[in-house]
Amino acid sequence: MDVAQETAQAQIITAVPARASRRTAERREELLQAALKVIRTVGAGASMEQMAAEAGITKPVLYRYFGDREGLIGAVAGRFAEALAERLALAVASLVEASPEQAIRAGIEAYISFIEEDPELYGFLSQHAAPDSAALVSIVDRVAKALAGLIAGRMIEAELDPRPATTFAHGIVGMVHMAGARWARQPELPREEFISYLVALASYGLANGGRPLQPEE
Amino acid sequence: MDVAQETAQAQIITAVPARASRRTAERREELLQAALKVIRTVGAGASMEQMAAEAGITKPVLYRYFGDREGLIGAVAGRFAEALAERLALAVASLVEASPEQAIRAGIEAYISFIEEDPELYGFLSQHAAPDSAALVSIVDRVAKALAGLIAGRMIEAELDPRPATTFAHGIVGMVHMAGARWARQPELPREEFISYLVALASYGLANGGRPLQPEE
DNA sequence: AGGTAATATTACCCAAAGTAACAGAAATTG
DNA sequence: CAATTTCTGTTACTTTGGGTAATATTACCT
Repeated sequence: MDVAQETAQAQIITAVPARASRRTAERREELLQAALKVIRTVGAGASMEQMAAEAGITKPVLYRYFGDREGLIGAVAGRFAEALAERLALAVASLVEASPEQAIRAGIEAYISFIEEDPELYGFLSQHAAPDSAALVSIVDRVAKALAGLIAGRMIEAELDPRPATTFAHGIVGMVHMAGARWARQPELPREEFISYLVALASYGLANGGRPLQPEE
Repeated sequence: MDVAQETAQAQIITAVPARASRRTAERREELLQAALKVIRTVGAGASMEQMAAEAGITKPVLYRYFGDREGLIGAVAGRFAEALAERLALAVASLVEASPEQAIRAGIEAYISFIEEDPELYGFLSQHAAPDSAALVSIVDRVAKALAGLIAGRMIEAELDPRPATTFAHGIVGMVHMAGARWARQPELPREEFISYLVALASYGLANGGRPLQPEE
């Protein structure tokens, strides 16, 4: 297309000042990065004005790109959820041949590590994470969906009915999320110990205290 | 002043309906009830002004009694947590002799019923329920603490190490909370089915797809 | 009755979300 | 190249809601 060519040319010209004209998506990405930076710095209280300032612009621009605060948070959450889901899938998928417990451990380990790497961002998202808010819905749904797929796969493989997979997935995400939040708040247990308890609970449930049935005795 | 006189008279009249002078704790209770009423009516967006208006007073009074918004929310959350913990303890305690699975089912059933009875309030609390917010900390800690006690008791009885009890308790609360929120949002499953999946997960874990090891086969 | 402690009100501040109106650069077109 | 439209940005405002200072009123106590 002609238009495409001319556009490309124009972009080469103004490409030097780097901050001038670009495609919308790229600009949006820049603004998102700036917002992330602010959130990581000042924490969950980050205001629209601060995020705009970090990007070197003013509020109305931000609002043009993201609609409203919910939109921005949603974009941040989406980004976060994407990365987390990917990492989870990777961690678990690399263990297709492993036992369920090993896969569960890998997933929980990945989840906890991930939020440890970005505590401010995680705190920000949790804070704006009402059950009815777009932010948490998107992040949990995203992660849980990925997880549900993994679980359903294994269940089918084991010739079990996969219908509970979605409920299981949300339950497990909530379990790790809540216990993780409490552990981050009051780390009374060493990390390894905490994680093994979580793995035990997720793998074998409460009924026998987190152990497979018929223990060594 | 005419107005003053009329006002005074009106107050003498309205003194009878119990809304005049009382001890601080009782007054606080009244204000709390008014706040609850507003929350249940208008939902999670309830403002301090609305709650004050419902109680027939103005904002500063509310602030005197509760310090700030967090304080009010904390009081509401505390009230809620108290009732919920009590109900859980009751439901589970009545089944001391029952199997773990039956006790777990009773607890989950009680939890879900409880939040179903007061969805607006639950939504309000969840909304203001950042991991670092006083509200959720108080409510989760309260409920989880009660649960941890129950779990620890059973584990000791079964001669298992009770150290994981606290982690288990937070995990289970998070599991039921998150899965419940999703189910309330999108009730694709019949209630009974949803609950039995939760019970399965909480009781026997993911490793064998929510079933005790060595099933009927 | 007169003084003091509660109890409540009015009228304000402040921060932050969100928006209307306007300004300058850049691409588009005759 | 000049005129126009479009894109990107700004200033300055409105609104809402949490929080508070100064002040008035009521109740209590001796």
